[in-house]
Amino acid sequence: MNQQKAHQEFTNFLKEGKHRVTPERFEVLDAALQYDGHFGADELFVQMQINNSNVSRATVYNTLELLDQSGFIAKHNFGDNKARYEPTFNRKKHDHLICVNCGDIIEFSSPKIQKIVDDMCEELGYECTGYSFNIFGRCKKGDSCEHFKTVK
Amino acid sequence: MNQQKAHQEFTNFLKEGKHRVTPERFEVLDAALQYDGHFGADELFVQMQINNSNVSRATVYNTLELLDQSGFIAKHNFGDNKARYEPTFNRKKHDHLICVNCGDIIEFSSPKIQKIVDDMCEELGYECTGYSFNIFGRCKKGDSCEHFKTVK
DNA sequence: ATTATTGCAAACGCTTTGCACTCCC
DNA sequence: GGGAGTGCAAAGCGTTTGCAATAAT
Repeated sequence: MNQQKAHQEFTNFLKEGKHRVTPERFEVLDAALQYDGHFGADELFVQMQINNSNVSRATVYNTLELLDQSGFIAKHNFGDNKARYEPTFNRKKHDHLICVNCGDIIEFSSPKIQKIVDDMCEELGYECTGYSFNIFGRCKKGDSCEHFKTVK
Repeated sequence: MNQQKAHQEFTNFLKEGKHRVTPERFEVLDAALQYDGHFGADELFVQMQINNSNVSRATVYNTLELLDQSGFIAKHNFGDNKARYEPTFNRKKHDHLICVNCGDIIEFSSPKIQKIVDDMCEELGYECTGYSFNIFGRCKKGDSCEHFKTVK
């Protein structure tokens, strides 16, 4: 398992940024990396509590911010005014297509996008720090997909 | 002025969707179209109150939804968990580059993006309803841009 | 020792909801 | 007249904050 590797890299990140290395931060890191798909901050907090963790809500939120900055997870916004995260450690970068009917999320890779982003930043004189690209559409499930479900 | 044209088109939209044509909805439409840049729902509500409108908060929120659906305005999410709107009536489609330092928003056009969106929907078997594309970066204002301001 | 980090609970801001009243159709 | 739409206020929800206690450096 590469949990050890993740811990090592996160430790490096924390030290470089003059942040303290605390057990709570590793608890959040481990819990976050266990997700296959997307999760919300509060969802993660609740899940950790179920698993008998004592890490507080505030610490979960704070640490997610650090994990986003360090590249272990990515923070998304699928248009529902709620931050969603997903592990990116050792995973391929991708963007999302969200079904406006059923909330299903499809991942796709878009090599062309990164170039557009870089070109645009270059042209406008910005130092790029990231981008967000979401497509919204209706899938073809028909009747089985009529009602909007909460986005996972 | 094309306010009349906007009223006419909005009326058509409402009737086609079996929605009722109410004076409140036109008040919101007019107020929204007066913005040059982006605005928040509550911001619009407050502005309307200052202008002695009696339209309620609930109606403002509801109508913004209709205006988004009908294409008079576009709903954005710049990563701060807050919906932002901007008029699109008779304006050119564009995407946004947001400065993570000062919150400034630059608009840019990306003809290539729409093609990528269409191709991807085609490939994945989705009926496209829209997309969201935001680039985040740091502008080069130096010291005058050190502190993050609230996104306008 | 110093001070960043934590836990707790309360506050916050944007958005949605419930209900009685209104007025478009 | 029926029911979509409205106004009002309160509740909802994810997130942030203040502060005293704790623990990493």
